[in-house]
Amino acid sequence: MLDIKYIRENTDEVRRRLSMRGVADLLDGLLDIDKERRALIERTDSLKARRNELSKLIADSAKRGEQKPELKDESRAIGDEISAGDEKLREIDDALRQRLLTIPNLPHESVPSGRTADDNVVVREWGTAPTFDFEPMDHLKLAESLGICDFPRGTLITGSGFPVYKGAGAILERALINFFLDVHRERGTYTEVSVPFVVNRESLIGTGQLPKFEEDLYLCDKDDLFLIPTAEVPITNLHRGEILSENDLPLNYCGYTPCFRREAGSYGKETRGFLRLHQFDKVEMVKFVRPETSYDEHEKLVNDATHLLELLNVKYRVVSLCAGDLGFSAAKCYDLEIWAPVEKRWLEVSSCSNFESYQARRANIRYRRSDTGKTEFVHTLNGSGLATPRLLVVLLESYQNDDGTFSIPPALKKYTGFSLITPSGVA
RNA sequence: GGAGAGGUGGCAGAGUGGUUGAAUGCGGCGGUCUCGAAAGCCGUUUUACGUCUCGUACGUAACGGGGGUUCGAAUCCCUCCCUCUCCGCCA
Repeated sequence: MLDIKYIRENTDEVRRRLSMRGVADLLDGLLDIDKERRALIERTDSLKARRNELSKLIADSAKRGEQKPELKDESRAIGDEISAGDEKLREIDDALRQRLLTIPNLPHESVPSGRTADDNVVVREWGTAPTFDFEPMDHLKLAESLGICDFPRGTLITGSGFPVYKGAGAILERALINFFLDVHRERGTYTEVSVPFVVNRESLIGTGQLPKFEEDLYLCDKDDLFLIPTAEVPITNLHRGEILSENDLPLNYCGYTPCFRREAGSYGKETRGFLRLHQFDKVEMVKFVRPETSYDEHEKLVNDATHLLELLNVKYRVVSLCAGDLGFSAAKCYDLEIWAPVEKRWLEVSSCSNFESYQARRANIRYRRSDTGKTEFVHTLNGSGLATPRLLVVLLESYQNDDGTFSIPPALKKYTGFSLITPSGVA
């Protein structure tokens, strides 16, 4: 959520930066509501001041045994006016808040301008693509022949987009999760958390998925709870409504959760295989930091994610999303894309965002500055580190052998306990 | 699911209608004392909104949420939510 005061005092700048996303019209009429709200507060507050004054006079009179019906009459009349004003104010507050909740974050100055993914900027690239002196299989064919996943049975028990991993495939997938978590822990900067996979509305408003994107979420209607689309939601909301101490910052968490996404509106696009799923596993990193450090922390976050890819020797590139492609809550975002050598294209495997104070304001997460003693909103960041399905695609394609077997990447061997998957088993 | 109890400041815990934003204790911060420290002592210690004369200014609001009674509500009434205890069921 943007700060209404900031919008009021920097209207032109806010309009310009929102127009980078093509949504400057969201500001129309907003300041009129704000103006009306402040005028109303001024009026009701002075009425309340008068009522407090009268109450005091009545109390004093009563102590002397005097009755003051004329004071009571005036106070009663004011009370009616206050009730009406408060009711109107509540309506205006709601209207203003609803408006503010649907305005996306302002793109940071370093974000490339542009409207679509074509305008994203590649920041850097790492690694070399594997080459094959044989005819490589695509990942689906390979996975099928190795018998490590079973999409039809996933469809049987739930529907399309719900994968079943089997045998060595299930072990490999679990190995990835443990590998991610262990590396984060061994580097010593993240506290691992295990959090609920189901969250309430407040949590989703805090991180920005609600009220705008309810259609993308699975809802447990009976309890009005949602399956999480990412661990970002429960982990960021760990500190909702808190005032943290400056000494606590930065707070870094990582955690594994499955992620549930309805992917409404994307039917027909990559509905087969691992590329677009309704459920997938992901390890997420979340940071709560002092505002002046958030862009440094953002770079660190990206490095923590790419470190995993380097350990797996996967060719990747870091892409800075342009303003038009930026997620709703993000001020800046790097996507990590990995190269699928058979598919011959880049696959997004991580998204690392700096939300600045946008989520913190929505979720009311503050910290107390030790120098001034004042409270201020923290900056929040998060990034996948990493999501498993698309990484599995690239690993399958990259580490396949000419005899139709699959070599476990060296970094994962201690997690799988075997180093080769063959159609007939593991070795 | 059944029965009961309770939700007050960072924590503990008073407060049943009139300067109670809220006693007291703990914790925190500052000072005093000391070579230094502890103890003791003294002081201090919420947040949000609004206004302007932009100030350690003034006003308003907040004792789980919402509503009601009243001139006036932490205090009375209704309602919702949550927590705890016991029972049942289950992992």
